[in-house]
Amino acid sequence: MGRAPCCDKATVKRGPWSPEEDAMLKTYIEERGTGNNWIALPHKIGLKRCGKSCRLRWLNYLRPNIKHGDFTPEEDSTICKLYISIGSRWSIIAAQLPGRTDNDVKNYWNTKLKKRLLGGRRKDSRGTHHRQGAATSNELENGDDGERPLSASAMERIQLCMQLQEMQNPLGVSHHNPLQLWQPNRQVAVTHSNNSNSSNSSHSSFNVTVAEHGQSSSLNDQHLSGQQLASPSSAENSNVVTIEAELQELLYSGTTTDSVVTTQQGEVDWWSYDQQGKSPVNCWDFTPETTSVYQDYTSVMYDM
DNA sequence: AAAGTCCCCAACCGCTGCATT
DNA sequence: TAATGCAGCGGTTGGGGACTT
Repeated sequence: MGRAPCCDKATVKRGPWSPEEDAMLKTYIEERGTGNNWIALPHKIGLKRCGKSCRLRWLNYLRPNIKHGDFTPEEDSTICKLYISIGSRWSIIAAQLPGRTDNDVKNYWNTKLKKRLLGGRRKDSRGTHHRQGAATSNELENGDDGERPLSASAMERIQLCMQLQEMQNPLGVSHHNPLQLWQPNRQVAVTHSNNSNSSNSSHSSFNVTVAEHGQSSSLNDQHLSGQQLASPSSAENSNVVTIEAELQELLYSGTTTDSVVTTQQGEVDWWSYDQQGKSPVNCWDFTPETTSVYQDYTSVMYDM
């Protein structure tokens, strides 16, 4: 059985909002609130708009303390790190950026950051340009053992992961074929839960527990372990960089800086969000097919 | 200056989860 | 328990300004 439409599409106005409409909506909500019923709101105000449209207009443009304009490098970094961690869950990412809306962050990622990170070129150590290490989406999808279709978000996150790996270990034996990340025998402890206390997301939730770091980081056994990353002395002999520095290079073509990664020794620092989506808690919130990849590279790359 | 193309972003669409009946 | 309605979310679209030819 289909659902009745929330409004009469033939009579509601669509398209850009006029200043008069903005003023009517803003004034009403500031004086009386939304009444927790967006569908009824336009009728009360006298607006010929769909309730969903009113909600969107208020949340994305009219409500107080909305920040418009350029994103700061700190915001760029936050978006990138969270996107790598949790994917395209824009409401959660936006919650970490005061004044930014999920729509803003989504648009900014799709139009600016994604291109800078995944579509750009950078110089290698010999000063020559080359395409980034990741394969194209088609290449990934049509790989020899690539039976599993992946979301665009997962693809992008793998690509970004591989770029970061390449920067860490440009001459090493890192996994240039991302499909190798999807070995079916990779062991990850995943317990499903209808995770009402971990996120306000509509996605299914999975708590990931990593008991033994050594068992969980097979991807990078050959070059780095969590303990090595945590060791200041290792930084003297390797090109270990922080996730922040790597992102800075990808974003702004800056120069990477050797520094100490502060990963907790021997531990993988999984985190997710509390009920309000604000505070990190000790679990991940991934789909099962994406879990192992993030475990692999997150365990090596950084603590979040 | 005009036409074509690209890019950004506000707004819409449709799905999901939750609350209510 | 099932049906229904709503809020919230992420994906997508298209208008219009900016840029290029």
